[in-house]
Amino acid sequence: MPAISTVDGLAQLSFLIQGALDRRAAEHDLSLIQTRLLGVLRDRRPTMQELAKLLGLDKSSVTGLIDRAERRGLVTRVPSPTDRRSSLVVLTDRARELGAGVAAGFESDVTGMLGVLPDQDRADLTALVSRLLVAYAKAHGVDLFDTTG
Amino acid sequence: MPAISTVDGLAQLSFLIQGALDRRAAEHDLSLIQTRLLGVLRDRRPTMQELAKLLGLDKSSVTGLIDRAERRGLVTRVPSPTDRRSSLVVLTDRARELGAGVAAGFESDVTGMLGVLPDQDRADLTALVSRLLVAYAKAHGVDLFDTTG
DNA sequence: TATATTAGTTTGTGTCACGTACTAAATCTC
DNA sequence: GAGATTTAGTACGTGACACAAACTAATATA
Repeated sequence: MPAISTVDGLAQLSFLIQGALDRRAAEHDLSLIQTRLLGVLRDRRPTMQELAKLLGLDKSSVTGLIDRAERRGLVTRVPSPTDRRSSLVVLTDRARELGAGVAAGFESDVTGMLGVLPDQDRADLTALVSRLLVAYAKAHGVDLFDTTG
Repeated sequence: MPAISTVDGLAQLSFLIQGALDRRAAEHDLSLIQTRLLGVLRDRRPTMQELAKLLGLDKSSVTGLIDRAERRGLVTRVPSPTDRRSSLVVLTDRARELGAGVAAGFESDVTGMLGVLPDQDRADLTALVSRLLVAYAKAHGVDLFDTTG
């Protein structure tokens, strides 16, 4: 029974989760970042600038990301009503469906992954992760976002 | 106080963790995948083939990854003593130091992140994550790997 | 109004990942 | 043991992704 430190454990867990998400996204021909984009846009219509901040990317990276997403019919650029320099990025219905598909597959992965734990542990883990995220978001002024749509 | 599902929570947590790891890696001019490579190689000297499996990559992807890593003095290709077709990928001392540097920074990030939780919760979380990983590894025949070096 | 700032794109560079096609070495089959 | 097959790894071409720097247009500020 190997001892796993918190740090290593969380790192490994994050790779496991990202791997699952990536595989599910690939089933729908989506990359991880595009899937994350779908999640972020599910309940937002940010400007490019805001999107860059939400995703932690440079604004020039977002241009390319949205170019590709728009070309594939996942998002549209809507001119901002208040600032003629900027546009709002809006999810299409098609993308919303795609996102839901990825989320469903991913959910079953996570459920399977957690299936090895007894019920009580599972509930505890959910509560702890939730508490952690809320506290972290509060401390960093980051608002919580849905990553999977 | 938003309610976060287990699935969304774990996805968000994984993005948070990967983000932290990526930023720490970038401080040392390392990409996420290279950092992961460092972690995987810390206690292994696999063939290219084995490495591909460990990282979940195509073998042709591994060629490029190791090319770049070798060019930067992070790894060396040592001819296999038993099979003249294959080589073993071995970490250099320099890479080992780099990996330790990333791990230190990352550890402080995680510590800070967990700092918002009371002691008991933190201990519980560690135990749960550890149990989850061990169970998962056992179920999937995957041996646990250190991701941060 | 003149200047500075901001939003977004363009261009060029590098990493990363894949599939296909290839070479050389091992393994198998007869 | 010679010939066919499999295996290990690389080469090449393509595309997504990310960044920095330079640029344009619009807004803010002085």
